[in-house]
Amino acid sequence: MNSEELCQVYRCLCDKTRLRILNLLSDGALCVCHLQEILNETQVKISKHLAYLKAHGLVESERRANWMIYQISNKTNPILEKNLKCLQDLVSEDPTFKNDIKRLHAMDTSAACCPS
Amino acid sequence: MNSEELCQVYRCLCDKTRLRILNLLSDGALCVCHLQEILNETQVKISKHLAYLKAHGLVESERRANWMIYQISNKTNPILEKNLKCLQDLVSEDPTFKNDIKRLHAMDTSAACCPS
DNA sequence: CAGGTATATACTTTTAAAGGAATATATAAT
DNA sequence: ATTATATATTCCTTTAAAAGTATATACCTG
Repeated sequence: MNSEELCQVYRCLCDKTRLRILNLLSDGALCVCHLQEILNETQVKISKHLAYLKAHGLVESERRANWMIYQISNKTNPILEKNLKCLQDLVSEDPTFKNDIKRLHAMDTSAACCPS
Repeated sequence: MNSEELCQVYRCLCDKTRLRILNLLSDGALCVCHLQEILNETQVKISKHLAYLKAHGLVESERRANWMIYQISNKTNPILEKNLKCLQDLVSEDPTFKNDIKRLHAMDTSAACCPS
């Protein structure tokens, strides 16, 4: 990884909505509609932030029927990995992250869009 | 640290000039003119990026006669610390960072502005 | 094929920040 | 006091990206 790529990773991380998305995806793959529901944000907003993360290689997506399932990229990225770990450490300190995870775990995962 | 503060740290890190500055300051305190010389950038540019880093608590400054000496903030910030460590790991991979450090070590530290 | 659902894209407006030029401030030296 | 040096600030222009509205696309169902 060079300095330009490093900057780009930080640009991906410097938006609260994207941090919330990455925090949730750290727990496992999710479809757009679930992210939308947990974050309580519009479809466009979520979709565009996911597109941004995907364009820069932080997440991957896969279609399952009508749904797009997003997950943290499989390509190893030490910087991303370390910062996702930091994020997890912060979950207990930050109400937004904490609540997001709470809502994630309370979510019904029997829906058709849910990765099995 | 909450999610807003976290975003702000990443905003500080998502500019190449600022990463280069932080990389150099990780090695020890430096005055503006030395940063300017090593990075080969204009005075305004360096000064403004330092102001940005200072405004968000990542660096501190101290006047010594005509010179302003900047250093990494003493306030502990786990996210910053971990990412500075990542930066150091990347020095060997990235030509810009590597060359900056090379120029830093080749620098004459007997000048009046140099922290003793 | 028609209609519905999930998601993406295009277009527009607004905002943050980068960079340059000029100027201001602080200290030192004479 | 005047001048020089180091650094900061202001003003301006340009660019990236955020958010909203509307529309398009992809897939499924009947």
